[in-house]
Amino acid sequence: MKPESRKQEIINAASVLFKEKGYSAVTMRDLARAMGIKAASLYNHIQSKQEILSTIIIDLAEEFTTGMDQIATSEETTIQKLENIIALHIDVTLRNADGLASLNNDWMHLEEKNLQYFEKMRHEYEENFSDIIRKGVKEKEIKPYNIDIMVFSTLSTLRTLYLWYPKQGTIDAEILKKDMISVLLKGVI
Amino acid sequence: MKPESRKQEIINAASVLFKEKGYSAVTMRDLARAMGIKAASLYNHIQSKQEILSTIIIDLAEEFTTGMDQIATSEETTIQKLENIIALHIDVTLRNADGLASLNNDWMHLEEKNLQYFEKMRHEYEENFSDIIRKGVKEKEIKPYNIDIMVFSTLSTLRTLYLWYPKQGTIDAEILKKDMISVLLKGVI
DNA sequence: GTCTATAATCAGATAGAC
DNA sequence: GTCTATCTGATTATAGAC
Repeated sequence: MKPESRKQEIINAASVLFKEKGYSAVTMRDLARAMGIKAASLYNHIQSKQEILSTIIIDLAEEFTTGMDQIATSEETTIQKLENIIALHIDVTLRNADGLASLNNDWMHLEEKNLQYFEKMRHEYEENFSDIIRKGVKEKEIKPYNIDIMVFSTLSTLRTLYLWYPKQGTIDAEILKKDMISVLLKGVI
Repeated sequence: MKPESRKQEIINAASVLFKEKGYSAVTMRDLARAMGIKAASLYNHIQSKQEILSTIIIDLAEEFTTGMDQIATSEETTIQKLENIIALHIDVTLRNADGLASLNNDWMHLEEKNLQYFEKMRHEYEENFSDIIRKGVKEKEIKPYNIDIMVFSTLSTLRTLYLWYPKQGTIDAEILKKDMISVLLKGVI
């Protein structure tokens, strides 16, 4: 284990608590207790509770943005792109499942500037996803169902992975990737 | 429109606010403002903020429990049962999308007794779902992928419908049902 | 880097008038 | 059924000692 900065330790502890109760229900006293210090001491390392939230969410959103941009601009087939998107979500989930809870459930508590930045990234991510599916339908790689339903269905499963994966440690990441690709793309029947 | 009780009006207004910001971030003053009255006046109709949350969540959880029990004990094929589960989620979502936000994101703020009751219902729902898939695999109606992945994948899409469906009013409920069944069961490629 | 003490504000909820 | 006024305790954050 590399030595983590005190700030990063606080952010990690906060991610766990935010996942359990949500940003608004976690107090600075709760966070301090989890760190074994007093609430006032937290402010030597972070500027505000809001800073913790925005760090968690914006870092993750930028990871997804970077990953999606690479996938979207590549020269691969639609199906390969979808496989890469699934792999991206699984990789991020394995690395930071706790933080993903805030990304999914507490983004609306970001303040003005970061909220706009986040919503812009999320919108572009969804647009990229839709474009990939649309191109796949056009080129007959994907079935001609409603585009929004296919995007929503796939994305909602990938976005909720953080809730489910930590609960069962038995599945290897590579097997998960393989089975997830099969289930999401080829269905269960 | 049938005349709603003042209590039900409060619960409906609360569902909308809880969906937007989460239970913990919504104050009784916020709720009163949405109703056009003062916070103290709310207490003539409800006992506590907690009572509002538990009413929203428990009513919905019981709807799902009743629906799933009927589906699970029926004599239909696995695929018909899965189609009925998808239809159940779509029906409940059309009727009360706002309340489903609390069911999904704020159940952890239920107090002791209702929390246990909710978790019991949720566990039994997931067990019923798993049993249906498992039987389907055994009888070769369903592909032999990892059971948990298939359950999680389907359920996470259905549980997140409340976020997505209200955002686009163009899709008819019956078409949504049909396409959702296709996408979830037969895949996109 | 952590502490105690405290400021300033806001939370859920109640009492009692109208 | 709604109001004003208020209680009690919790909240984020700061100041300054060690």
